[in-house]
Amino acid sequence: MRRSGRLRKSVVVAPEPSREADVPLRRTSAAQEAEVRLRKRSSGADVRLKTDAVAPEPLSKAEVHLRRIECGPEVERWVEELSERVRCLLSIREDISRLLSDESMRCRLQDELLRHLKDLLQEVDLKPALEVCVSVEGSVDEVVEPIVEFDDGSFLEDSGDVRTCFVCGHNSPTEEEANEHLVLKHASVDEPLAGGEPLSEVKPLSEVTKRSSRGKYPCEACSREFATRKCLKAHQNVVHLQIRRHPCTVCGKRFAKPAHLKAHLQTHAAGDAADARQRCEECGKQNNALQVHRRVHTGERPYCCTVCGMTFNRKPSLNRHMARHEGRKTHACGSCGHAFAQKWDLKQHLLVHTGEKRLRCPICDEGFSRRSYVDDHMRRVHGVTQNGTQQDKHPGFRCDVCRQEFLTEQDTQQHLAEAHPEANRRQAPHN
DNA sequence: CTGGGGACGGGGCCC
DNA sequence: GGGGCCCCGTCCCCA
Repeated sequence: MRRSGRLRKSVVVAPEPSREADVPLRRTSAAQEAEVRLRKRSSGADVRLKTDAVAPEPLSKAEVHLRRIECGPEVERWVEELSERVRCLLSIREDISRLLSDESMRCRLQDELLRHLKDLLQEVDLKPALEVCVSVEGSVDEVVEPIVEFDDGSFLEDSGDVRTCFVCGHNSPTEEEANEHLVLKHASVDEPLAGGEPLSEVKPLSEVTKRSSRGKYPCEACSREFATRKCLKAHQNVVHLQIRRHPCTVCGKRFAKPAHLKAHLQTHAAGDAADARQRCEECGKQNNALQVHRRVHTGERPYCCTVCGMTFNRKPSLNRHMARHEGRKTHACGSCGHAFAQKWDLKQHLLVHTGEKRLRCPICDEGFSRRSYVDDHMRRVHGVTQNGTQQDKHPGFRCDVCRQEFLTEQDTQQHLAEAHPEANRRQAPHN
């Protein structure tokens, strides 16, 4: 089946000077015809054009289109200014996208800044502005989008018996070969193609008139040639202006071409499948060695100590256990000479010498060297279980004035000082 | 009763 | 996939 080679739409990045030469009568005529078409479509009846009609605010796309035609140079200037601002916004958006996709830059950005950038990226939705900045070519009935693209989303131009890739100008005799070319040469490419200078802007279609000796339209940034002006413009948009309008719905990364996005989405699909393979169906945890991890749930302990008969679910655990039987204690403390079988045990032991107590009770702020000490302390002293609930046996502290209860004596003292300064005396724990 | 320390297995992660 | 590393939690004992 022949792939459709017709371009669907075009964009005016800058106003087309040729319209300045249009006579007012012709403008009015075109506007009248367009408005009649528009009203016919909306009402279904034949509507006569009112010449003194004033468009209400805000303007619809069609109304903008009509007023642009009717008002002539003034609107042309307005569209030109708007186009410039849209170009600036597009440039900023592309810069932000690139910044967010750069891991090295991401590391240097504070989380806060990153969040602001992402919010900004979402807020800067340029589509409505771009839809205003459309070409007056074609019918207002068309839905206008900013970047040239073929009907089926491909980037192949069908010019009879040959298909031209507009990214690189490569000609393929068949659709199959053309698609293969796209996948092999461009599908995995996220960066612009090498071999061309970046363009600051793309000329309007009406200005792209120079043909090469072979009758094709050459790109001014690179030496590639294209059969049509629209194809050349699309090439420049994607390759040299790096306009990427196809965002990945999974990670937000943007791509210039649907083929790129499609190839990128396949990496997500493969990643999801890999994640599913690595995820334990019992507990949902991800684990690189799932087969071994499953023994946690099955209770399988295939490794048995030949000395004491103790079993283990993993070989390293058995090896470590055997080292204990052999009395191997290779990790000695440099301060007291005490030796340990495990490096971690020595590390834990060193805290005795340093006196470091970096773990603190969240209630009374007492310091401990181990997590388990904190848990024990909270359970014993504050009656708080590991999940943070208070046990019934805990005596608690009570304010003698208002009888309000507190978890710690410290809290009770603070309450007394703030709420009952006149009775600021030490509270005893109630039993 | 409480804090502190050694011993040791469990399990995630990385090479 | 195997093995080592690291961290954690628990048990037991002592002061």
